[in-house]
Amino acid sequence: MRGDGRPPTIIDVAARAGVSKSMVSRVYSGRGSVSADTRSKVLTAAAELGYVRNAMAASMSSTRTNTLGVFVRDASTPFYGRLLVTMSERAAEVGYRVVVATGSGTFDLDDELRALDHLVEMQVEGLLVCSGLLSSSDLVIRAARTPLVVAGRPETAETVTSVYCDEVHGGRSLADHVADLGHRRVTVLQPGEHQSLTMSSRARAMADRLLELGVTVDPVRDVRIEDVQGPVDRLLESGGSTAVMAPSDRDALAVMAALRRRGVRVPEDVSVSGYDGVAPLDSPAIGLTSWAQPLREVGRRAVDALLARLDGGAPAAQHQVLLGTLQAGRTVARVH
Amino acid sequence: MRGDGRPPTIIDVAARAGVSKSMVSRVYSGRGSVSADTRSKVLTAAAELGYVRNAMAASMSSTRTNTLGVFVRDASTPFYGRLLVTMSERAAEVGYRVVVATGSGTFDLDDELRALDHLVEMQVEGLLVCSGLLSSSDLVIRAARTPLVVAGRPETAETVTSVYCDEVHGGRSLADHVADLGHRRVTVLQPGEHQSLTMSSRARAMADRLLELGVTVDPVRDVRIEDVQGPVDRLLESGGSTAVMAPSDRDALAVMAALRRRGVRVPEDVSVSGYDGVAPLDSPAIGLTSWAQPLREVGRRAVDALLARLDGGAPAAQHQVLLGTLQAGRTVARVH
DNA sequence: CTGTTAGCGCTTTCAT
DNA sequence: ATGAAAGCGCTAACAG
Repeated sequence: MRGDGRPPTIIDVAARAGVSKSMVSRVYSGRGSVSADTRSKVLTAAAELGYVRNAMAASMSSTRTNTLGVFVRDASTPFYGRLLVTMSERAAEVGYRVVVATGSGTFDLDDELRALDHLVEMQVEGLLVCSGLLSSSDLVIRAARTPLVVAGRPETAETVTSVYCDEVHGGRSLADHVADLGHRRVTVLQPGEHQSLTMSSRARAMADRLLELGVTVDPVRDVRIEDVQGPVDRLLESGGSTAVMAPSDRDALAVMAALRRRGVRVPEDVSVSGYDGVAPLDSPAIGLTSWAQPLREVGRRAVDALLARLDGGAPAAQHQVLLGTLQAGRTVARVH
Repeated sequence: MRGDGRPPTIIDVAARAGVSKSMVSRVYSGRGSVSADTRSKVLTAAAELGYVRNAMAASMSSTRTNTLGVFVRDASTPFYGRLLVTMSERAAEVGYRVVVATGSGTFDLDDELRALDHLVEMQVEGLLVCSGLLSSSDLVIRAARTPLVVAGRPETAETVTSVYCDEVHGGRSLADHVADLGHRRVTVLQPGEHQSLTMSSRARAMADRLLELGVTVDPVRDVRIEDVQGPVDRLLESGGSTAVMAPSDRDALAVMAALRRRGVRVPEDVSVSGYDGVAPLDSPAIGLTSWAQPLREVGRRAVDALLARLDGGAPAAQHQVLLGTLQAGRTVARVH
C-alpha cells in the first residue's frame, strides 16, 4: 500500500525492489528478458507490498484483453448452465479469460442487447452468444465489430458463425419414436418463435413429421410453462391423444405434473416426451423419453470456432450442425 | 473507424461533432451538464462512426469499475446456477455490472483460487463467492483486499461477511420428518468435508438428529455420486434400512436410480429424501421429499450485504442465516 | 455549458 | 539486461 491507502502499483514495487517500473512490467507480462536476480527482487517486493496486477491497465496499453465474452440467456437452467460451463472450461484450456453475462427469465430483448453491449464495452476480443431470443439481425450488427459465434441455436445469417444442434432432425426422430410405439393421435406443444427459436422449430418438426406419418396432431400453440394445466385438461376432456410431446424436458415435467394432478398415469394412460437430455433431468430415476443434445460438443466447438476467427485472420463464417441422440425412457409407452 | 482500422475513440467522435473530447465523455458518463444541442451532435457523430465506449479506459481514469465479481463453483448445477442468476439480477437492479467466473466439477482448489484472483485483477469492487470447496483462510486473505461476501455456505471467519442457509436446522428438520413417518432404521449418505462443506454438515445433522430420536443410523461415508450403486446394494442385502437420506436432490435421484435398477420401488419398499429443493428437480412430477433452500433470498441478500460494505464505509462483517422449508413429497412414505 | 490540462497503471519502443 | 519516455482511451478538476 502507498501512504494514501490505494493499492500498490508497479511504481511502488519498482521503488521497493530498486529497479525501474519497466522491469516490474516485464516480470508480470512475461515479455522481454529479465535477469534471475531482478526477477526475484521484484517478486519479493511485490509479495511484501501485496501487489496485484491491474488487468485493466495492462490491457489498455497492450490493446489486448485476452478475454472472451459469453452471453447466456439464463444460467439457472441446466441447458444454458451446461453450455456456459463447457465454454468456460475450453476457454481456460486455451488461455483465455471469460467474462459472462447472464439474464434470466425476466430479461427481455432490450435487456439482452444491453448486456451484450456491456460485454463489447469491456473490450472482449470475441463474443459467444447463447440465446434463443436475440434476433439474427441484432447479432449481425455486433458481429461486424467483434468476432461473434452463436451457439446452441440455428443461425442462418451468412456473416455469423454458429454451432448448433439440428432441431429438425431431433424433432422428427423423436416423432418417429413416438409413432413407432403406436401412437396415432398426439398432442404437440408448440411455443411461438418469439418465445424460443429452438423450441418452436423442433416442435414444428415434430408435428410435421407426425402428420407425414399419418398421425393426427392436436397442436397447442404458444403455451407458457406456467399455463400447461389448461391444455392438459382439455386434452383429457376431448380424450383423443395418447401422447403429449413437449418442446423441452422442463415442459415435459410440467405436463406430467398436470396429468398427475388429474389422476392420470404416465405412461399407462398418457405418454409424455421431452427434449434436451441434460443433467439432472436425464436421470434414469425419472426415465424421461427425450432427445439428448450434445451440449459439451457444442460448447467446445463454439469456442474453437471463435478462436479460429481470432487467431487465423478471418476465416469465412461457418455453420456447424451437430446431431443428438434418442434417449428412450419410460415415459413414452407402446400403445396396444 | 480511423484510418488505421482501430475502433474510434472519443477523440474521433469529438472531432467529427466539432466539440472537445470532454463533452463526449460527459455525454457518455452522464456526469456534468451538456446542452441538448451538443448532446445530439455527439450522439450523431458517434453513431456515424460506430463508436463504442471503452469501459476499461473509463474505469481506469475514474478508478471505479462499477463491477462486482461473482465466483460460482459450477454454474451447470441448478443450485449454483440459481444463485448466479439471482445475484446478476440484483446487481443489475442496483446498477452494477457483473463479471462471472465459474469452474466445473473438474476445477480443483488451485483453479478456483486462480479464477478468484483473476476477478480481483479485473478490478471488481467486490467479490461474491459461492463455493463449498474454498477454505475459509483462503478467503480471509482476499477479503482483506477486496470486500467479499460468501454466499450459500456456512462461514465462521469473523472478518468475512456471509449469507447462508442453516444446514443444521435443515438436516435436523428433515430427519424429524423421516422419523415422524415411522422409520426406525435409516441409511444416511455422508460426504466428507473435502467434498463439500455444506453437504457434509447437513448430513451430519441428519444422522445426529436421528440418533437423538433413537433411530438406528447406517452411515455411508465419503460416497461419490457415481458410486452410489455399491452402498445401495449393501443396504438391500443387510435389509435393515427403510429409508435413505441423501445430501442433495441430485444424490437422491442417483439413489433412486440405483434402487430401481435392483427392482426396488420408491417409496413402497424404500423411502428416499433429498436436499436443496431447486428447480427443476422440485417438480411435483418427481415429488421428491426434500428441504428447500431459499436461494433467491440468499442471492439477493448477499449482493445487498456486499453493497452495504461498499457504499456505507465498512460495516462489521455479519453473518445472515436463513431457514429453509420442508418440501414433503411422495418419496418418503409412512412405515407401517 | 464548454474547453484545457493532468493523470489512471501499465506496456512499449528506443536508447544505453 | 535495464531505464526513460511516450502513450492506450477516458475522466476529472480547473478555468472560463
